[in-house]
Amino acid sequence: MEAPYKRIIDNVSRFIDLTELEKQKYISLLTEIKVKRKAYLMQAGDITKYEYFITKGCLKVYTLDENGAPHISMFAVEDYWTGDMASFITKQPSRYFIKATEDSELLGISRANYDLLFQEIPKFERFYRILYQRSLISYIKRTNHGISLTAEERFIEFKKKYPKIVNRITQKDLAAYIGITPEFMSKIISRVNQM
Amino acid sequence: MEAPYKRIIDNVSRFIDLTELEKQKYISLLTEIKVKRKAYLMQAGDITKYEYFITKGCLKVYTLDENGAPHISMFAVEDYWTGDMASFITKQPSRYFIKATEDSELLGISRANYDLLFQEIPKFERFYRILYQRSLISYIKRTNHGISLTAEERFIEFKKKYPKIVNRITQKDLAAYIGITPEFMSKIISRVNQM
DNA sequence: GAAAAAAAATGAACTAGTTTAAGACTTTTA
DNA sequence: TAAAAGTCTTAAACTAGTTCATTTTTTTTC
Repeated sequence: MEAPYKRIIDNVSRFIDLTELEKQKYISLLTEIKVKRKAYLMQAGDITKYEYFITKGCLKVYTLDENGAPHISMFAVEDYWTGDMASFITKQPSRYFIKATEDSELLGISRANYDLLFQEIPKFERFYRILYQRSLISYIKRTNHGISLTAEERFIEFKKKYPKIVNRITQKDLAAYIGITPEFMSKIISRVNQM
Repeated sequence: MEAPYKRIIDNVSRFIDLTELEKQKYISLLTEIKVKRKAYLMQAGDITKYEYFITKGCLKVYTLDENGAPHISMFAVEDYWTGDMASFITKQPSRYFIKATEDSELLGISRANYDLLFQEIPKFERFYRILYQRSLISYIKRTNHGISLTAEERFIEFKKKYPKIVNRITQKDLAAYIGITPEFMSKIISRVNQM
């Protein structure tokens, strides 16, 4: 099996066991996607066509607020699932942009194939039940944890939790993730570095 | 069927169809719980025993930060699901308190029965897949929406979205939900009222 | 229904983070 | 490899929200 498919099968196999036949079936429902650095996987206004699994690279998922300021909700790297679930499920236009910060490779599942998947291999209800449950847990933990911290503390936590990602992204993007201006991010970094 | 059971069956029936037998089986796995105003359903340090469905009343779900300040993550009223999923799933001590703000009635499912449910009626994988998916969507929407708003704007949004809940809770609890001090909440309310 | 407890209001002094602006440094592109 | 574009730094003036302290109002409890 090709490396990217092995990667996604390993990911799914964390929660459910698949027969060889089921693996083949699942793989047949996926689409290979490549996206160059600085290219958009999707833009606000689009109706999301796919849910994505990253096999290589790094992308940022963000919205623009009324003032045009970006808010990054996640950096998606190898083995992450991403997309805009709200738009994917409701078929309404998204408010998100997904932009590659490095040349990236992904596997996508279309909405039609996602629905088909549950019919063909009902076990996937369980896979997604557990995946969403875990996403919910870590999402709640993340937002709740950040709530009473200062920007400096949130930055220190991010560095501790994602040491590899810090070095792959710009300070500006980091600011948009932490939720502060690039200027203040710069101030924090020089403050933290001289400790 | 008794009213509270009808309520939960209606809720489940939004996403899956159950036979009479399955309904009976499901109901047999639930526990009826009553909790008086100001009593705790659970406290930080507890390992969560149940996931809850509210059939009557109102509860607040909150944590205390390092400074002892409360942060309310939700007000749970009739037809809401609540609990601490992280603790329920991982069997680790919770960092949440759930306290009734009115005399309340709930249906709980224990961890053992939750696991059993998936064996006995696999359709529930689908129910929870969809429930968690929707929770994730609305959770992401909520946090992302609030991100660039001032406290005053968040308060106005809350009033618009939950007009009934506003009148059931104290200003202090509202402040702990919006994410500001009670003093500033008071200031905002008098400002908004004289507009 | 009086006393105690909790919630709400008000105001002054304070702080974390923003805004604006300008210069220095890096990366991208032709 | 030079020019253009984008990123980072620094600093001064500003603002949304906090803290602390006191008084008034409402709710709870016996």
